[in-house]
Amino acid sequence: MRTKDEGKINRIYQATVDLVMQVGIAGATIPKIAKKAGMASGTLYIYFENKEDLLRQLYLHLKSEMVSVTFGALDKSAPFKLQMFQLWKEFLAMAVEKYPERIFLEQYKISPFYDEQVMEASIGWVKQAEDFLEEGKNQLLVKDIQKDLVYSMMYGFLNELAVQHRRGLFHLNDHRIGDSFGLLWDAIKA
Amino acid sequence: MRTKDEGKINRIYQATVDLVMQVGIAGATIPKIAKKAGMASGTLYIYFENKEDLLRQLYLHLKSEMVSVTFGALDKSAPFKLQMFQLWKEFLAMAVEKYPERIFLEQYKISPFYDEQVMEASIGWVKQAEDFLEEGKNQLLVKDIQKDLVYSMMYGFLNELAVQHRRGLFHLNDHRIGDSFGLLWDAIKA
Amino acid sequence: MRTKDEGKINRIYQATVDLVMQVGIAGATIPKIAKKAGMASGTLYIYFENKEDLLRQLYLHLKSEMVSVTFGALDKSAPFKLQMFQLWKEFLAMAVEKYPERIFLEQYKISPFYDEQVMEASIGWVKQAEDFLEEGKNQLLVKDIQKDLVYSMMYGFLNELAVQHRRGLFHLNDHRIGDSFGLLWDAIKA
Amino acid sequence: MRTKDEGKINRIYQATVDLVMQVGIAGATIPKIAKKAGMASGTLYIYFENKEDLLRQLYLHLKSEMVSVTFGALDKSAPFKLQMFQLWKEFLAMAVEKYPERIFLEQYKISPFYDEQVMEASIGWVKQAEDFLEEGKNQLLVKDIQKDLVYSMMYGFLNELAVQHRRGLFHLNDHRIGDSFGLLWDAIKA
DNA sequence: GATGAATGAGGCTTCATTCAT
DNA sequence: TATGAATGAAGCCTCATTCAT
Repeated sequence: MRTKDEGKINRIYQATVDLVMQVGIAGATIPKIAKKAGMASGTLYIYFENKEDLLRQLYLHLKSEMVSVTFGALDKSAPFKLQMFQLWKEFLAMAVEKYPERIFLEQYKISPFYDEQVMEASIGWVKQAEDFLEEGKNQLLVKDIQKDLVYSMMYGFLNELAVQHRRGLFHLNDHRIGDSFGLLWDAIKA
Repeated sequence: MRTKDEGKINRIYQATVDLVMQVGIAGATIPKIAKKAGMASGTLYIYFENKEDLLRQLYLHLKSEMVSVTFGALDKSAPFKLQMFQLWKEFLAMAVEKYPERIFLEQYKISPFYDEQVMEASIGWVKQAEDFLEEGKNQLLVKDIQKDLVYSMMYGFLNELAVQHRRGLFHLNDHRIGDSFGLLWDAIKA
Repeated sequence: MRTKDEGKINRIYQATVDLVMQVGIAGATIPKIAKKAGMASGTLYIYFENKEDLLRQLYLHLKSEMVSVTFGALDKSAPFKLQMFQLWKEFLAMAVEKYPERIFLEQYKISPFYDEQVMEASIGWVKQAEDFLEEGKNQLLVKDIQKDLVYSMMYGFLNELAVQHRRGLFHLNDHRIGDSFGLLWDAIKA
Repeated sequence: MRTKDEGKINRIYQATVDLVMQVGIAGATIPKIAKKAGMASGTLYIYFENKEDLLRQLYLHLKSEMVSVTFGALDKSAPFKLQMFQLWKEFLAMAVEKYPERIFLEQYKISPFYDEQVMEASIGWVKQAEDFLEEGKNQLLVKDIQKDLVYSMMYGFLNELAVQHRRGLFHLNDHRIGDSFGLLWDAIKA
């Protein structure tokens, strides 16, 4: 028996991400996804229970991937502020390189498919971010303030920059990376 | 002849906003909107050309309403930082009281319905915000930094707080309003 | 009490005829007819029971008008062949000048609105044509052949010329009027 | 996978033709066609792009079928007048046996669906008829007259006979076939 | 009489999903 | 496993008709 083809799942994922970027999550229909992935629509149902399942799996996959990419590259031995700068650069780089994926994540979160269950399964990211900030607090580098506020600020800022970038209104370069980090750091530094 | 009822437009708007919050913009179908608004689906087409038109009108309506509510309450004779605090409170209050409307605005912006034309018609808000920040710069209170970065930070932060609030993860009180403004002010102050 | 406005009926008739020519009988909707006639759609229902009634009345109106126009102009004292030529010219002229009306008649006849009842009410034309041909037979100028065949030939020929004319494939001039009559006369002459 | 069933196309064609005869082209809706053809309405869209496409394909199909049936049976070695009689008989037979199809063709031609493109794709018939008449002219058997007039006469006559037949007003038998051909031949003979 | 807002049935089409091959 | 034909529910929109003004 041939095993389920891992490559096919990736083609489905890629097709979905691309399509959502082009036409939004509502326009990403099964026939279109299948066509873009180069297979019959029925085949999708071999790999996923239904559309909801496909989107959920993709969401969780991307979410975990992004967390590991950004936090994974962190040099934990470096000074905190440097680590933070590193993290910020990673985030911004991701917003540029992987913005189709970001778009998908954003769209999914506000779609009818996103439910409590998925939300709970995806808090790993928040946890990592909060742990990281905790370390900053311990070193008296970060304000003693509720973590969720700091997190909201970082995440919202990042997200908006990604949106602006997608619209061609935000051009990334070293200077602007530095400036944006300046804003961020001044906000949270103790 | 029954006269065209202005109140009906508001019922349609309200129904749309509520529905988008519940099921997303993709799930807000014409039949559902009509039912929620208590009228036949055909009636919608007396007031709006089609679904796209309805969403666009609603978007522009809410956008302008929000701009005028927030900036309108501003006491222009007050010191800059105080004005800013006032603005931030207004924004947060709006995010709490009108979060269904905010959700609609966010969803619409990333939907296939949002196009260049609408974007251009809605830059009033950005203009107002940038003008306000310019004043801060002139008084040497705000960093001399690209305005769009500051704007992105404010808007993104605000947006994320609204999202958190919707999920019941963010509880607004004077203390937290003060803390969040603290983050914001430290970020941008000169 | 104002009496029903005869002029309005004519505006409705004219609008319907024009519209049917432009978009076919299926595309001639009540809202469009009303708009073209310069009145509200509800007004149509003051003058006609419903759409079916409007079309039937218009059909009967045009049919009788055409019969009286063509046969009415006939000089009954002239020699038969001359009368026939006259008639043919009248028919062709009508096909050119009133082709929107012809189109309506043709479309109506094959629409779901055309029923037995209307058919029977509109045989006046056939009767007149057959009476006329009878006279030709009596003068031994027309073949002694079933009248319906002759009628079918004349009517069908005429109709097809009208269709060709509408498509710009048939250009009417004295020469071609003469030629077509030549065909017709040779067909039926004794 | 279920293979695309060619027979299904024929069932769709047949259902459409029957329905158009019963309720006109405006009354032949997709749901009704599908029901008559014994399938779900969505299935139609596997075989045809949309309603317009279905009608166009059917038109071209019937047109070419009719041309090949009538002209195909022609014995080109026979004398011209005999060939012509043969042709006329074929036409009339077709008008009787396939009058639902004829109705469809006529209705389609005056519907909004009929456009330049379809017209050009269907001139094969006219060409064949004109070529045939040309041969008659060359043999000095047919009047030297514009071909389109002769064509219009034949086609219009035939068409009207078909209409009469549909209404039960025209009964086909050898005698009447002969008489009608007599009219036709006398009209065009040199 | 005249208006046109209001209705909801029904048309065309697409979609998620199933299942024969 | 893979295919894509088949399904019918559901979406958007228009229409004929009614009726409050």
